[in-house]
Amino acid sequence: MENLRKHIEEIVTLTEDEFRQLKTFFTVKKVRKNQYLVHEGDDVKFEYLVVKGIFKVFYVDMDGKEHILQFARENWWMTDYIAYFKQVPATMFVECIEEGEVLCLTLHGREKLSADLHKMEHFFRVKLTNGYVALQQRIAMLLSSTPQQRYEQFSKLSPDLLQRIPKKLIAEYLGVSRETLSRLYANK
Amino acid sequence: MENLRKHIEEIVTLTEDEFRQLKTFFTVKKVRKNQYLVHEGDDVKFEYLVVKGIFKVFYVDMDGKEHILQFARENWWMTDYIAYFKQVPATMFVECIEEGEVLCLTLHGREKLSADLHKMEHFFRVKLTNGYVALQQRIAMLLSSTPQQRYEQFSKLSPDLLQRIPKKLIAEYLGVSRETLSRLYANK
DNA sequence: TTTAAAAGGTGATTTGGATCACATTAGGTT
DNA sequence: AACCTAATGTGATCCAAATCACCTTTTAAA
Repeated sequence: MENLRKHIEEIVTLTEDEFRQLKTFFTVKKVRKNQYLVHEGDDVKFEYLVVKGIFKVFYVDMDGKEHILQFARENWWMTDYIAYFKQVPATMFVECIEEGEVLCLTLHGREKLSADLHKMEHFFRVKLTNGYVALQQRIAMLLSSTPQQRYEQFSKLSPDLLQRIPKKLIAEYLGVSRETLSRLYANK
Repeated sequence: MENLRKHIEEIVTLTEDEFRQLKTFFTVKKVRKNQYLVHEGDDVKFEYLVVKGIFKVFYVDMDGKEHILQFARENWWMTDYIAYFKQVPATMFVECIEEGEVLCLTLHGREKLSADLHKMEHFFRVKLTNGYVALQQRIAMLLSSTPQQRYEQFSKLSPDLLQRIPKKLIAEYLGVSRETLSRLYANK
C-alpha cells in the first residue's frame, strides 16, 4: 500500500484522510507464475495495479495463436479493459510471467473514487491520457515498421524485458514469428 | 455550439452557467477540403471536435508512405495527441477530406475546464476510456486479422465511409495495399 | 466540353516472412 | 544426476500480399 500512495502522488497529492479513504477500495493479491488473473469468458471484476512481478495481457485468435497486447510490470495498470469497462465477458487473458503482487480495484470502486474525489478523477484521466498516447504509438508501429525496426524499438524501450522473458513472447507482442525474430538479432 | 452542448450532455448534465463558462474555451473554425489542421513539425495548439465533415489523422513513414491512424467525423475528437499532450512538434497531419466545421480547444483550456469543473474532468475521462478501448481493439485487429477480415470489420463498422471516401484511404487505414484491398471485394 | 488528374481494377512478378522440420541448449523437477 | 519440457537457432520451402505495370473509369478543373 505504500507503493500505491507513492504511485498516485506522482500525479496528485493526497491528505492522510483521502488516502485512508482511498485504500479501502484496494485489495492485495499475491500471484504465482503461470496463474491467471483474467481468463477468457470471465466476468472481469477487477483491474490490477502491479506492485511486483511481470504479467502479460493477451488473446487467442481463431487459429489458436496468441497475441500479446501488453506486458505489465511495477506500477502498470492492467486488465481486459474492454470487458472491465463495458461489463461484457472477457475475450482476453491476464497471466503472470514472473510471480509478484497486485492491487485489485473494482469498476465500482474506480467510479466511486472518481466521483468522490476530483483528484482521483484527475489521476485516472492523466493515466488514461498516457495510455492513449502509448497505444497510438503502438498502432503507428504496427502499421508501418518492419520486424527489424519493431525489434530495435522494443530493445530500446524495454532492454530488461528482452533478457527476462522468453523471446517467443516478445515475438507475440511484436507481431512477428518466433523464427523471424530469432534471425533478426542473429543479423547484427 | 448547440451540438457541443448536446455532445457533452450525453455524458454529464450542465447548468446554463456552466455551459456559458465552458463555451468560451471553444472557437469555431470552418475547414475546406484538403486543408490541414495540423501539419508535421507544427506546434500543436488545439484539439478539435468535429461538428461537420470528415477528416483523417495520418503520418508519413520513412519510405514516404501514408498511414492513417484515425478517420474523424461528427462528434469525434482529433488532433496529433502525442504532440498536443506532450507539447512536442507534430509528427502527424490532420487533413480535411470533406469540408466541414470544427471546434478548437487548447490544452490549457482542456486542463482549466477539467480543474474548474469536476463534471468536465469526468467527461474527458469517459471519452478517453472509450478511446482507449477502441485503440486496443484496433491493435488486436492489426496483430491477428487478415486483410479480408479487416475489410469486413471496417465495412460493418463504417459502411458509409466505404462509400464516401477513396478506397486508397481505407487501404492506408487498414494497413494493406490499394491493390490487395481492391481484389478483396472483387472476390465476393 | 475538353483536358487533366485522381480513382479504381487487374494481370504478372517478386519477396519478406510464415511455416515446417529438426537439431541444440537451457531450465526445472523428482 | 537423470529426465523431461521449454526455449532457441537455423536451413528449406511456401505463400500471401506487395510491388510493378498498365488500362479504364470517374471526377474535377480550366
